[in-house]
Amino acid sequence: MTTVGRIAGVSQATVSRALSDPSRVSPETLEKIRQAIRATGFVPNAVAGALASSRSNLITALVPSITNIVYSSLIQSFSRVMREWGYQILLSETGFDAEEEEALIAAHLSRRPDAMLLTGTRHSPQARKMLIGSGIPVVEVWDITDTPIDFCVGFSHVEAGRAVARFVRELGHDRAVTVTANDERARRRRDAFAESFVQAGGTTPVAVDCPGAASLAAGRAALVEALEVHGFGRGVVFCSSDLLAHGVVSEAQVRGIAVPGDLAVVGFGDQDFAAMVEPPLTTVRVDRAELGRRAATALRARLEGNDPGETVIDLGYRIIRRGSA
Amino acid sequence: MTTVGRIAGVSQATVSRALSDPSRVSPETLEKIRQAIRATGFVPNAVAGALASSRSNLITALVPSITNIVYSSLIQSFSRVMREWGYQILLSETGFDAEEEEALIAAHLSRRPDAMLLTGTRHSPQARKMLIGSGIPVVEVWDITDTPIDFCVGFSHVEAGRAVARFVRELGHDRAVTVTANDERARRRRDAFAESFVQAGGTTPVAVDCPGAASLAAGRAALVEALEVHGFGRGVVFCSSDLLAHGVVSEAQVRGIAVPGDLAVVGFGDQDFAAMVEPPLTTVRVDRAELGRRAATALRARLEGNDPGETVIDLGYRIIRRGSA
DNA sequence: ATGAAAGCGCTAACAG
DNA sequence: CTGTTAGCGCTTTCAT
Repeated sequence: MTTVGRIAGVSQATVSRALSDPSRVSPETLEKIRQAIRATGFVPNAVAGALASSRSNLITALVPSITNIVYSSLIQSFSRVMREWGYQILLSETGFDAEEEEALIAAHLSRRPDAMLLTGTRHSPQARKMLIGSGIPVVEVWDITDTPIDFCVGFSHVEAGRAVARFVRELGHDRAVTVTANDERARRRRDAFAESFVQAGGTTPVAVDCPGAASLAAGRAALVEALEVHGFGRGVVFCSSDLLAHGVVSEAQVRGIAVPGDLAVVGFGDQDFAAMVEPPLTTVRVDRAELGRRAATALRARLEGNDPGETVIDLGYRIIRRGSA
Repeated sequence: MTTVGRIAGVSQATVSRALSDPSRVSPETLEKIRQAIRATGFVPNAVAGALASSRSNLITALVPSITNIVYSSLIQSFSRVMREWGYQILLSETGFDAEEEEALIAAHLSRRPDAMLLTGTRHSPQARKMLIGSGIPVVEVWDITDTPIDFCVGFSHVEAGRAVARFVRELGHDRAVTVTANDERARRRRDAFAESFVQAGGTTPVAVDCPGAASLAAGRAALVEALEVHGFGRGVVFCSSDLLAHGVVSEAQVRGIAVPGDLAVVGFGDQDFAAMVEPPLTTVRVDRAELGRRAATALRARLEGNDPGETVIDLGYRIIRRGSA
């Protein structure tokens, strides 16, 4: 900036003004500065800017996995909005691990972000302490709680699990198996499903857990386990994701088991392919793009010091009935 | 740091040393400092650190889309390695748009990253200029070129397209349709495929282009177009992604068209589900995890000032024959 | 092994 | 509208 200023014949501070608020500089000066910038190929140093102003224009975000479309699409819509407002996003993966999350929160906080986005509402006490201590706005997404660190936007996994249980009971199923990936929120849905299913007169569901990430292969393996280990013949399969549900359907088809005739299948997430496979998947829809946008707009209000409004934004879910159940 | 130092009874500089290299501080002092840090909840300011040291421990990355598994899995393996070495990743999406990419490169450069990862090898002249001017290591992935900005790791899309053409000709197909998403690299594969297919004695392929992102729905629509608009009845369909191929297969099944009997289908990417759907997809496999790792290790060598080694790392591709062709 | 001091490249008063 | 000046919180010599 000093160099640019010298070439343009003004002080370094004037160059700073020209860049941050062109209207505070005379048109002629501005033009000279612009030329000097072009001539030198000057790229402003945001690091120095952040240190001096204690505003980084950086938002950091933590998700369990970036290859999981549920989280990546949420971050995509969130990022697009924040980027329009001049923020950049530093993104990391926790791998569904609370310890890793805590370490990452500390690492992210050291970059002095203007705000932070977290997936889920369950964090270590130490993590909460650091976050609160940092004083920055924090938005927790993809779940809700009465006690957010700052505010949250999501839906109730317990409610969703219960709703699916009532839905399949009304369809007449009294036997069920749950296929669940290694995700705390998925387990909460499963438990709520099981409890409500029994309360509504069903038998206790068989629980099949998938190690590792959800995948079509895991779904196929889960159905094999339900069939061969648990002797599950007919009823409903509630999967923690559409990917798993698709795997269950594929395995059933290969084995000549009719869906939904013999086996009804319910997924979760309403991913793109859910409506397009055969039979189309009955699933639970959460508007992830809207969720990302709401998180962004609410965060912006907080960043601009406006009235925070409600601190628990429940976007709900919707059961979409298609061919598989 | 000053506060921590005062509490520990040492100077601020000693606290800095304790944090960056504990061995340069006596064990007793170190312990006192550790206690002071715990007592105050001190979180180091990486912004100030970066300004003072001109090392940010930040790598920025640009991908066309974070919701596309091809790119997100690549970034995932890249990030994991870089994170182990103490780097964080600032990630943005270009949306397959060169102008957007240029703007993002400038924005990213202002954060003074230690290195940058770019998807593809085609960038605007201005982008190249900024990158070279910045003097930082730049790795271009998912494509190769003889003239990388710095170095690249990927494979030849032209070679891959040609290889598929030879492969399906050997299978005996002389009619083909290409289903291509809106991606410059996919178009390059398509063109190479078409040229080689004709050279090898096939008829000129019918080209169906999908607007927007690849999806199962787009694949289904593409087959409808091939069938109804172009009167394509039998032959091979070369899709620019497995998602599209899956859509083509689904639509064929709904219409009672036999795969691979009437229609052979070839995908691209070998995504998780490719081997798991019915029939399993014949596709082109590129080891994305390995690609991310190689990009990371090569970058690290450059960051540590070691011999850059080869500047064009070709990881190749492999045609995986399964049931669909 | 530790302290003192000089920046890193900006922003933000404060003057004029 | 523009220049001067004092930091922002660290790292990095240079001494001791």
